[in-house]
Amino acid sequence: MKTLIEKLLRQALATLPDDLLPASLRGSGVEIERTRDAQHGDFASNIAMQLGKATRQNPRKLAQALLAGLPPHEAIAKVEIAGAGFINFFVKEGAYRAEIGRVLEEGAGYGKSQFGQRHSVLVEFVSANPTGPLHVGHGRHAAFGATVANLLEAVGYEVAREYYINDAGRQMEILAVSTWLRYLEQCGERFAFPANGYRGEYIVAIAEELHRTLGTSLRRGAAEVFDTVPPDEPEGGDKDVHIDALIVRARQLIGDTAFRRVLDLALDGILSDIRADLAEFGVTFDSWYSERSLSDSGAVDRAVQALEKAGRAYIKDGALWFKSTDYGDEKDRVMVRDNGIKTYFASDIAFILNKRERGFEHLLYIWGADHHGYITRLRAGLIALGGPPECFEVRLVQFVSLFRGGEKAQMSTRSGEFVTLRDLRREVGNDAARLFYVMRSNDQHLDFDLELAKARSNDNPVYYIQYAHARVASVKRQLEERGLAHDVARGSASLARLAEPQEVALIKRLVTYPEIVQQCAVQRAPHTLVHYLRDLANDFHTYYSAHQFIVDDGELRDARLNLAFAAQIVIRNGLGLLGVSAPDTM
RNA sequence: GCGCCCGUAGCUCAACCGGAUAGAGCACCGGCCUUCUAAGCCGGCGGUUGCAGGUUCGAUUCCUGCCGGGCGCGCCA
Repeated sequence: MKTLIEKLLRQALATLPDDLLPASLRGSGVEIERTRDAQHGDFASNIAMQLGKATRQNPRKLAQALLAGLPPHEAIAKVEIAGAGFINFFVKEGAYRAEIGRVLEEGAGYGKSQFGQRHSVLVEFVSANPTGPLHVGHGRHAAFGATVANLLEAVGYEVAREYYINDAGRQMEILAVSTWLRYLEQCGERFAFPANGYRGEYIVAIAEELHRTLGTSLRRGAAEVFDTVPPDEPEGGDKDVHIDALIVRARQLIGDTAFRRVLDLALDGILSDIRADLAEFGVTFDSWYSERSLSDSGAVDRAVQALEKAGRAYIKDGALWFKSTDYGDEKDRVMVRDNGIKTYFASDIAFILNKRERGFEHLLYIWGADHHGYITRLRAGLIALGGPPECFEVRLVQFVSLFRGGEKAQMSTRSGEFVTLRDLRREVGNDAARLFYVMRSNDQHLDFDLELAKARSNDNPVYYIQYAHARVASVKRQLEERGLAHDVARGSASLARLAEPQEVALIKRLVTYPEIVQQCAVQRAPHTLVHYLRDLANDFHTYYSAHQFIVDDGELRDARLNLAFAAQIVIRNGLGLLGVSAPDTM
């Protein structure tokens, strides 16, 4: 409908003489938008005002000329000029009603489009460090990323979902040494656990497994382990120096092979937990890409060399730097430290190249808001290596605050006392979690109210939307109980009977669904879909309360059932994109 | 100090990359169940869009400066 009006308007534009519209403006875009107020029709264009500004002419006069050149169309009831020069289009109700048939025909496919023309998009999200279970913040990333990926897929993009596993570097060694120390405790050793180690219960569980499978073969005396190791923080020491020394000592005492074995056991345990957690949450990935494998393949070295070759690298204080300030960064970034270890930045650059080499046209990253400082430097690396900057897109997700009965629940990281995603899912359920996470714009802080999410009441938007779906299912059951059949064809032939204001409102809402999906995809805005579904459910509940579906008049009944089932399909499709179930009974 | 995000009704948030009279939910007040699920519906109350300027036919939206909140500014990961 929108594209139709655009087409008509473009034809009208072509009829304007050169003195009204200079050739230089012929190519200007035609913007159509839905009106907010029904008084202004269904669609409006501000083109006359925009052209009026550019050509210094009276917008209303231009609008008149456009109106004269507008070809008539059967779907358009009337066109008006209003306000400062708006052109308002009124669509015939019949044109809307016909869309009901399309919804019923296309079913689960309604709302999908080929807008994306199969261009490929790689969506990387969550990518939480595999050092512990996912917490509630990761949950928001998961829900947001998964929904954006669903939306992009729905409008015709070739989408791949990827989780980047940060399984290289110092944090993995800290994980290994933490696990080993817990294992020593299982063996009966007693000592002060490092302040900088991973302290969560899950590490203990992994250590227990290690103890079961290996017995005491990796046991070493605490005195030997901590001998000459610099003191930990509590005694005024440096916690980083302390744990780094413990890593070196552990490697000496049990050997690199055994150390690696402990590391892999911990990594595998945590990763499979994360994987299961996300799968239970309805979030799946097409690939889990290992940083270690990237590094082992030599890709990181190649990326660093490429930047050197491009003349964008230099050595200072024994480290190799990338001259990111050439591309607007506030300072240059280290790629290789003076101890020869490559930084995360180096592997991030390598990874972005790797993604391009794998053939993805567009790279979408979902990051926490605390990573915003990395955008400029990463883009700088991409540009320096000849990549198109437009292909790189980052969406930041702001933090989540948990509220329990009006009180803010605290979440600390290393103490091991944070609220996990699994805890949250168990408490409020997947449906509420998925919807609440994306209910607000991603660049808005999220106050997640646990009590509200659990509430089985009208306060809770999850139930409100699902209830509309269940009510239609209930109508269907009633129909069967009364021995009545639904004649879709008769309903389609009788759509003109749907003239009640509640019916008109519901139909108009229904037909905007494909536009909404496209808009949500383009803007990466799942929250717009939530708001739409809420509005749609509201229109349905209003209709449901005002009129009966199962009436004696067969034609009217079938027409109404067509509408009700169409509404149910759209709600189901929309909830599907959000990863929320659409129950038949509640 | 510099950078990014945010500031809209009592509370939580929308507002379609400048549009028409700024909208929802919750809370509060008042109505609606012998009819398909009242987890619902209808009506009412509620605003100087943080403040001050600027840009223009038009600003919650863009620009500048303040105020307030969050997050970042390592040869950490």
